[in-house]
Amino acid sequence: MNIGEVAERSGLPPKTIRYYEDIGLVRPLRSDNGYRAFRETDLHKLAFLGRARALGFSIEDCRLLLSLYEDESRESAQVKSIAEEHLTAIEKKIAQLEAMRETLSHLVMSCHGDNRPDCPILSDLATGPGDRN
Amino acid sequence: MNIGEVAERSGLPPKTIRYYEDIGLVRPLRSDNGYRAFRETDLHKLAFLGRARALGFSIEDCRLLLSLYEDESRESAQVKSIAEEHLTAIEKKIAQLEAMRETLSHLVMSCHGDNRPDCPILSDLATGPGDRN
DNA sequence: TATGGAGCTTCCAGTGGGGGGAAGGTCAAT
DNA sequence: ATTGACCTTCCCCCCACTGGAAGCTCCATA
Repeated sequence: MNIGEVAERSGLPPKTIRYYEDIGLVRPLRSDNGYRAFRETDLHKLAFLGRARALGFSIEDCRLLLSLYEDESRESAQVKSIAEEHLTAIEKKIAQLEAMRETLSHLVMSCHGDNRPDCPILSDLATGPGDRN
Repeated sequence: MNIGEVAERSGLPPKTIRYYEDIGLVRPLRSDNGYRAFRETDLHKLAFLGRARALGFSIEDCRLLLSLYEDESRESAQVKSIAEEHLTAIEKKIAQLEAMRETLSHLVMSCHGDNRPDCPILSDLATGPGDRN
């Protein structure tokens, strides 16, 4: 398989696939013409990576997950631990974003948004929360 | 004021302040010894930037917001529009993260996490959702 | 057989928003 | 005079790609 077909079947852009080879996540063979020659196992790995990335795992987490996937003697606790840590990080990120949303939505609602210059959003940014001068 | 005092009073690291000067967000004067000489207005701008960044606005949004803040003839609708767009982006990001959290938490709960190798997390990554082989 | 276009290769640079650290100048107190 | 804290510029590093240039190869068509 050439990279184009792998890209289509894995859903990953060719650039990303080359990058994944660069950093050692996949090791496709090479044809005589210098083209990358992907096996089904390479495609499978790339699809694995695509799904792991879609769940927000970092590249290094993906590398670990992939090696655990290929390790017959893995312990599921290792996998679960990585996933739990990532889940915690996601929840933390959500909490941060929700705090921003909270503040921002209040500010947006309190701004009349017309042609006049007074704006509680700018006032808040200028002097900090709770001050409306 | 030297950069250290401004850093302390604005809450921004010196590195960040230098970077903000680099990209033209602040323009402190220079003392004879080559040190940056910040005025109160510079400090005020930096604090403004710090609060805007804490609300997740991009640097370019911050640049716009700052120029609106300094523009006496602004219309609050311009500010509100930037804030609304950013709020929408935040909500979109939250939705993405919540989808990840949903999937991940199910996977984590379904993994026994012991010394055995079978792991529904890896199975899901290997074959896609809904397949447990 | 020539040609054209699609697909492949490598390499370099840039993204956003800074952070780390080196090499060197300056200031204030001892 | 020396120390140590502070300041300066400079360049590289992070993440996970993405865009683009220059130059291959392959295949179909005229």
